[in-house]
Amino acid sequence: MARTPLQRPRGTQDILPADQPYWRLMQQAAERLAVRYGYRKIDTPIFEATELFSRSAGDASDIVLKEMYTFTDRGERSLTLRPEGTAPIVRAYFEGGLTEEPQPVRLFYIGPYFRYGRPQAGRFRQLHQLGVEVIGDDDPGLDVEAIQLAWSWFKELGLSGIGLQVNSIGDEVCRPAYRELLRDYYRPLLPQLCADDQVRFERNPLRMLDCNVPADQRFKADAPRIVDHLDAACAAAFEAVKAGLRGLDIPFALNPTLVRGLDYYTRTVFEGWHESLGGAQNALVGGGRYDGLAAELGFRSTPGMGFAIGLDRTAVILKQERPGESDGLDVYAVTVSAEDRGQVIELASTLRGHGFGVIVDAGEARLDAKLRKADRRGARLALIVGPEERAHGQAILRDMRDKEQVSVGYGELPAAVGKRLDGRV
RNA sequence: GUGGCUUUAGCUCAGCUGGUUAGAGCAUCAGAUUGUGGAUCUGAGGGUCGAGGGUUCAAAUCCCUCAAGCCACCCCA
Repeated sequence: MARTPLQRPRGTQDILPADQPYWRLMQQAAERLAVRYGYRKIDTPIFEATELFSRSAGDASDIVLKEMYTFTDRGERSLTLRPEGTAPIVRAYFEGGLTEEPQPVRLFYIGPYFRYGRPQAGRFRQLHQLGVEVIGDDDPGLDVEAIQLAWSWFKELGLSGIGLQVNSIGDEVCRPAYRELLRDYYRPLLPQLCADDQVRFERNPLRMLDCNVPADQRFKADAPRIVDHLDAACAAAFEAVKAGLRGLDIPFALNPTLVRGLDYYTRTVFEGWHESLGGAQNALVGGGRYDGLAAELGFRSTPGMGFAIGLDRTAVILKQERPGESDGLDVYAVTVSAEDRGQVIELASTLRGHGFGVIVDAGEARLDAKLRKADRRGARLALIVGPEERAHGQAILRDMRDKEQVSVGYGELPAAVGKRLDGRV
């Protein structure tokens, strides 16, 4: 049981400074779009009563069966680190009285989630998601809106190569009959199927449709498709979703075998992938409608629609498609001799007072070494003060991009810096 | 959770069939007749060779256990 001391727990990650610009981009894109679409932010606790998840996701779902971080606190309560966001949001919707606001209520959230599984590239025990929920209306137009929002977010980040797939899995009215139809189809094939499918046959036959075992693929083509067995209401809703997406020029593919792992989904389900993500960890976004969830949790029956985007995986793609994003330091201020220190510190302080980002380097190193650091650190401007400059009450402002530099009096410095920085003041 | 592969400096990797003070490139820091960057050259710092145990005169190198990472499955973000 020897344990390597002091390393991060399995399946977690440090988001180091070099990666933070990408996380900032993702968060800022989310907040810009939220405003544009009228979604308001909500935060819920990192842990919840275990029952919230076991009742919503379904006792037989993998999340409940083997992926939850569950613990008992000192008051003997069973609590669980949230494995997903929808159930807590729905809980908060009722508990926080959002039922009394104009419906539907549009919400978004961003934060960490926890699932106990074997880690892999792009799959963590502490993962990060951006999610959106629209609660209180079953209008298919909201399904379209949510999917458009997810699509827009990727576009906002400048990402392409996302493939969207859409399906409808019916509701509690028409799905039971289809489920039996599927069982009838697979029953004679059962002996030939993989062990997992044997279990799924009893537990959740729909999941047999997205089995990845190569040998089982040949049976899928002839399996009955749920889109052919929707009742009138579900079929009409699905048509409306498809028409809405086409009207907005959002490209998508129909995937009749797309089902979702959580029991609470009804009607519209969708997922998005990115071509460049390797292996099985290429799902970037997933979501759907969950008209039965509120009732399942014991609240008044209320429809809802939402999705979650995986930020960890999106960050990987962002990095490879937009390398070199930096923190955008404004000014790297250096001394030439030891006597310049006081003046440089004062000038830096003044600039900070005007809102500029400034690093002071008053070290002993040579000037070229300091400028090298300014460059590596990604500073836009270098501020140089030596004995000569001080004698004239001036400082040198050097633009690190085009190497142009000017001498400016101390009093003119903030304006000169602002002018160089695209007119900022 | 199941199966497999991997683990040497911050990063990417050498290190042959076990043999003296463990190497390279990049990165970091410093210097190149001492006030101007991204190049070049020189030098320096940095490793309990994932951890623990075993075999041996001797282990980064062989054996066992554990841990972590990766790949497939499971599942999904």
